[in-house]
Amino acid sequence: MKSITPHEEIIDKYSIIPIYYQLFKILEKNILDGKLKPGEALPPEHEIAEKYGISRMTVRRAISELISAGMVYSQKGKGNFVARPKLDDFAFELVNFYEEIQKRGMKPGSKLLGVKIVRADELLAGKLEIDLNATCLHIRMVLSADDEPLVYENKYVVYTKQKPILENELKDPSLSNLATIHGDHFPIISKRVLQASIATEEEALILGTGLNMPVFVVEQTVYDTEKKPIGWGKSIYRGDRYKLTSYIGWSVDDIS
Amino acid sequence: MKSITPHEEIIDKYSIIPIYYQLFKILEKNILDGKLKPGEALPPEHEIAEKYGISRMTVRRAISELISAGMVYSQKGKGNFVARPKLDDFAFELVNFYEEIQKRGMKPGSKLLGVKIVRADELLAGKLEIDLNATCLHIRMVLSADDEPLVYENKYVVYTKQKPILENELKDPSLSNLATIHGDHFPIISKRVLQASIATEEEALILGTGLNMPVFVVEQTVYDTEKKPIGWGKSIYRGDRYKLTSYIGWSVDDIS
DNA sequence: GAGTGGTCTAGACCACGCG
DNA sequence: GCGTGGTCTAGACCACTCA
Repeated sequence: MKSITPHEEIIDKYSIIPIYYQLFKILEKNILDGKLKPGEALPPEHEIAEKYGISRMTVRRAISELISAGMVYSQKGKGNFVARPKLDDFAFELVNFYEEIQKRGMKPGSKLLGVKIVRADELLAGKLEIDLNATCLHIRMVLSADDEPLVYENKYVVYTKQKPILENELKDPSLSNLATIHGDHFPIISKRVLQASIATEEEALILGTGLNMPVFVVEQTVYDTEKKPIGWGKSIYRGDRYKLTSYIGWSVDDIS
Repeated sequence: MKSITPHEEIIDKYSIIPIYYQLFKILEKNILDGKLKPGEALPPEHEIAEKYGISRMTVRRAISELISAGMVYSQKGKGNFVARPKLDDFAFELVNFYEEIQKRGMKPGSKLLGVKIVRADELLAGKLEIDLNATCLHIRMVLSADDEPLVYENKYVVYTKQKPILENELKDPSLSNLATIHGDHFPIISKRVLQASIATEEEALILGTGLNMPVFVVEQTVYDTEKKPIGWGKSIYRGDRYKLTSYIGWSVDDIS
């Protein structure tokens, strides 16, 4: 018995469900299934309108939903394009390490402590939902400001492909970039857990601090379109140097 | 010499600036100036359209901008209403203490340690940008789960009105609520700063923990429409019990 | 200049809330 | 039943990009 294809790419103009929403779901599915890959252009609006026999304004409404979902961006005169999800921005303003440090008038730096192929131990196998002893790529690094260590990072990604480790990926060793290169799907969502803690001996040593140093511990897991974890990392931030700031509410320009 | 009224409530249909954006700014200004107060209804869409001689679709576009800015919400069949800004939600999922604790199957509780009128010391005068010795309302409380202290909070609001302290405001002792009652303007934006630290002796005592307890320190400042601080608070969260989780990226239902 | 997205119009019909 | 917002149409003109 063959099951009926679910979510056919057909719009029911007389459904209770708004047309723009049906179209939104169709386009979303195409993107998540990889039929439309990040960077690719969507068909022109008038073409979509014609294809489904609906008004261009309705098409635009659907696309504007994709835009606010962050899945699509638009370029006047060129087209609508599938976005590359940015998973390494922080909800709190920890955004871009280099920019942040430079904004404060300091010299940012990073040092690679090691890049290795390792076998998953119990903890890692659990985090990445893979078998014990599966091969993973392990990256250790320290981020610093004015040559003073601020962050200690450990990152792991599933290492299925036999791809060699390219310079390219060490220039942008963000979890989502690493996962993009080594996974079959691209990452679409990331989970972060922030804890307050006290540095372990190893962490205190690498960060060059004394004992009883308060630290932020940030765990990040990135997932692909099928909700499988494809990367996991743990970062230790010096608590005496790092503050996370956020603003909530109605905008009204800036507050210093 | 009389200066020309800036930002007149007139729309230039032939301006380079889109009509919907001009209207958005007009409505935003009316809200921030208090001509439209939280809870009040905006004029019906067709009325706005008629007033400015523009299409209703364009009015809707302007209002949809207000909605995504969180300043307006819409009720089908009733109207569009000015929203009350929610400033006590966390960017990280610290949202509502009671709900969060209950969701984890524990019994939430809160204990008032004290409500006082105090005179501003140097620190407080700086935080609230008021004069030394100005009168402030000071609230101290402890939030707990299953009778175990989890959070220690200190909150201060400017105390200009001679209003007595009502039971009402102690039932919702959120900074934005307190500030709403005692200030002239309502709060529209709040700033939070999160730090990792180690509990002071006083904090450890109140939270019932040992020394060297890692804690989150959360400072919150709420501002009114004129960007003047009207409330300030400092909360201490037990780091061994509290994690902050956030998700970033394309939605795709939930991840556990 | 051809193709694209951005804006805007002047209608239309619907479902919902309320008296 | 009336007023409201939600959706949708079939056009239109513009500014932009790129060849």
